Amino acid sequence: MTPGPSPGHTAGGDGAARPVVSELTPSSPEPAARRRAPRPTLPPEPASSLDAVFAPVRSQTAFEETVERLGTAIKLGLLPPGARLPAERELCSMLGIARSTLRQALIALGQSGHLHALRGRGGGTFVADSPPLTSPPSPDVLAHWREVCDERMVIEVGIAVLAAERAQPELLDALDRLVVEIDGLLDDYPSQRQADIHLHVGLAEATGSARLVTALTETQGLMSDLIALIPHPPEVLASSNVQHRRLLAAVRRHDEAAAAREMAAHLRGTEHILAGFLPRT
Amino acid sequence: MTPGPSPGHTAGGDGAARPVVSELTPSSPEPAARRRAPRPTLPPEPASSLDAVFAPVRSQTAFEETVERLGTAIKLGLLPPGARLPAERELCSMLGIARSTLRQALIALGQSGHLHALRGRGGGTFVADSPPLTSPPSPDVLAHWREVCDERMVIEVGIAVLAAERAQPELLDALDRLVVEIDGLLDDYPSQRQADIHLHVGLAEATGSARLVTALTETQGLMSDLIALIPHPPEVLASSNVQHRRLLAAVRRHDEAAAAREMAAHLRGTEHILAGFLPRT
DNA sequence: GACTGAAGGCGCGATCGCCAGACCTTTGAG
DNA sequence: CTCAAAGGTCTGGCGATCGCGCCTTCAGTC
Repeated sequence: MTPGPSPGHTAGGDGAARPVVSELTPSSPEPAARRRAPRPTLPPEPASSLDAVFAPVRSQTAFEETVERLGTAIKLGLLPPGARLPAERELCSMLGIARSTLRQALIALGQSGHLHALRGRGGGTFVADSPPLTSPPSPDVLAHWREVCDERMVIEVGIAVLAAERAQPELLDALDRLVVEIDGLLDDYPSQRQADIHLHVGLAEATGSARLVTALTETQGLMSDLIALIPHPPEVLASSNVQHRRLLAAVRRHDEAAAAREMAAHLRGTEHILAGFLPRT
Repeated sequence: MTPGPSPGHTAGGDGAARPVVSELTPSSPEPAARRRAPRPTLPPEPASSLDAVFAPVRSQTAFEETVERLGTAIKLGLLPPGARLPAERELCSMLGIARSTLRQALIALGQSGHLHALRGRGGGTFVADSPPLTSPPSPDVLAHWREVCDERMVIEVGIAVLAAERAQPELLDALDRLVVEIDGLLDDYPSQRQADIHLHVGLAEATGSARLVTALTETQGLMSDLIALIPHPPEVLASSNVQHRRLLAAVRRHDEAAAAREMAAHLRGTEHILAGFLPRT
């Protein structure tokens, strides 16, 4: 995260730890007096919101983002094995990129075993029958796994609250069925994991906000690689599913506070297990 | 959001509204049978997570992202009027971009009145004394303002929960003082707004997660442009601050559920007012 | 058995954003 | 007066992306 050892920070207020508020008023007095005020180099402040402002600009390329999006969708099971993607000429216009760029991504995903293509009429690009459902987590994610967990926590808890506000009985019925299904899959971890993801994604869909679904799938993609590193004894999976039930019950009775609490407890379980296997904070 | 009128969707499972789970198991039966199965073009499904997968790749340029980051920081008051930015040569290395690219952004922000530069020794790039604290919301944001609110709700509620978990008394004391300060600014809306933002950002910082601070400032930037469109009578501001107190109290006693409820109620207030001024959903 | 249309598999040249410098100009501090 | 620190300017080059045309494969269809 580039701690930025540079001592030269100057922006950020006039000294006190408290964020500047009193000096915010537009049309402040002393119009010219400020111009060449000493404004000495400040002592290094404790990590603050300015670190976020001056953090590196990431600027992912279209190619990278495409690989990530499709790869994540496959890993999460949103694109199930055997599913056929839209034709290249159509997909590239959906994604708003050139076909050559899209092809780079498809080729990369083909080489990594996620996709395979069939030529000729009736052909297309298909999700592999048994795509690699997990990839080694990037060193960056590993190093900041706590922040990844935090982000997941925030998004999922928020979604739980929003879902509790807008609970649609029919949709919750479907999610309840998923919970029952999960109970029958406690000894088949891969399937169980996929169903678990579908449950959480379903809750996000229940909010009716596409941006939230996107945000959730992104963090789920990161978490998946981490979760794959740890063991999942059936007892843990069972108790996790008990939490699912409580969560859905809270959502169904529109109890936002309880939904938040249940979701937080649910995710904290995973976090604790991760903490046991990923040494340094 | 390009609803994608194309009827050709094929990916996404084998029919039922329920997300595919049963067919997810790797090494499923019928290994070759699937190869050229009919797999007819599916009927258009209800909006689902696949819309997120195939949504356009945005791929912001480094220039755009830089303008947005610095501009938002200024609008939110994270970079207060008169503050001096790091020198260009230093800043561009912090941001991980070329100086020429950074300059484009600085020039753009100079032309829009957010920044002004002084040459010579002791010079630098400074936040304008009275920068434009609001810009007209982009038509895209206006069209999807509900989703923007949803995202804000999710992030802020999640942050409230996480902050409640990790509440640090000293930091909460500082936030309490901010609340008191806000009470004295009920008739000075711009200052009050800035202090409000600092309060929310401070809560995000209390979580200790840089990514969350970033996420919050981003959505705050979008919300600011919307909030600027509506009136803010002192009574509303006062009651809003009462909610602040309740929120901080819940955080202080580590009551996650209450924190989530208070934050949700707090944001819902703004949302209702917005709904009254922004016609169509 | 030939034909056709829908799909993936190429290969170009043009463009654009971005980078990496070197160099100039201004101006306060010492 | 000198100098160092800052912003202002220019140039060349590179890589990602675009847009487009053409080829190859191959299940249906006639």
